[in-house]
Amino acid sequence: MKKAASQSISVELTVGEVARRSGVAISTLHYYESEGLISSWRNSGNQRRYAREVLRRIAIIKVAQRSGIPLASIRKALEALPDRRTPTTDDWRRLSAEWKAELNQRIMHLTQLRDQLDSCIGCGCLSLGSCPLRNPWDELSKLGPGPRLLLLEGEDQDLSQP
Amino acid sequence: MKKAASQSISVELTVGEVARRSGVAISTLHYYESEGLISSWRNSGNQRRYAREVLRRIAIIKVAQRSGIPLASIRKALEALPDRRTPTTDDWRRLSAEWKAELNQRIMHLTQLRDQLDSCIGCGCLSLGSCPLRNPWDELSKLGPGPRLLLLEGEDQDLSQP
DNA sequence: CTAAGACCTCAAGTAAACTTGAGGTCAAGA
DNA sequence: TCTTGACCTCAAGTTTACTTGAGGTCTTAG
Repeated sequence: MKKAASQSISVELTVGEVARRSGVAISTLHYYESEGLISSWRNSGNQRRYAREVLRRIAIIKVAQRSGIPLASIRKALEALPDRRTPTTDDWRRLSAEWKAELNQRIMHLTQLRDQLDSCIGCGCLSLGSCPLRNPWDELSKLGPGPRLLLLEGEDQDLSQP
Repeated sequence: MKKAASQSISVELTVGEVARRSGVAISTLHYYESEGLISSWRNSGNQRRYAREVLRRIAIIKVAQRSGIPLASIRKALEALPDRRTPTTDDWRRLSAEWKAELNQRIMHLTQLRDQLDSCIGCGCLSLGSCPLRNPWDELSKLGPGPRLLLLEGEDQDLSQP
């Protein structure tokens, strides 16, 4: 198998190898390390050396990022793992479940927006007070204060009464 | 009707009124104007005055932004409209159709990612070479060059052969 | 041994989308 | 009239996620 070939190199990876294999730039690896997302040790000549597990970690980071999760959140999630341990299957299960929830939220939002957009195409309702786009986010989530009302046109908000 | 009340104020809006009614900060309005997203004229004392239509324009900007479309694209789309004209129903139809397409793409991506995440939860496949997350984006869209392969772990890419 | 290529650090730059601040003008009510 | 409060401009700061560059060290193949 090919495993022999890879193991014949070394058990630790240089930054260049990690970059090549993970597809992220070396500068990005430096950056991730400075942000505490990955870690490495140094060889006698002060060069970084990585455990192969770093590839999995980077993969996870990328997956999360791809779904729009900011690095800070990713770091927090990974931080929750004991020490600098590489995520196990169990960790992964938890993380992916959490991220899946975030993903679902995102998808729902976009879907609702699209559907509203859909129902507006060609109806000319944009100029009508009853347009669902009039205040979609308020409709969608009657949560807390959030951003203010956003009227499209027409009658004014009472805010502006004299 | 309430229209009387609103017209008793003025047909033109001050920056503060626009901010209050649209829910965006004054500084943001300045910014949007500097970026060519909205426009205004000045009164005798050099203060901005806006047509009420600006509210619709801002609403459109917000809708687009909410779906993740960058300001630059929004500006381009709005620029395509004759001069500083406020979008008509027809324009709106076109714009929303375009944005809807973008939205759909986004939704599709996230959905696929979520489903893959789903299929991975609890299967421990993350450590296996056959994991669909191994290289999801490559699976999903066999388009052009894009970013490099991103292996999760295990055997190496041939790139790194000696 | 030596030269090329891989690494290192640290500072600064980039892009997007705004916000903040300083310093000054304008308008409206008591 | 005077004093707030609303505006104005322009420059600089903020955040996120990196990239670029300068100047210097390590490693490795020939």
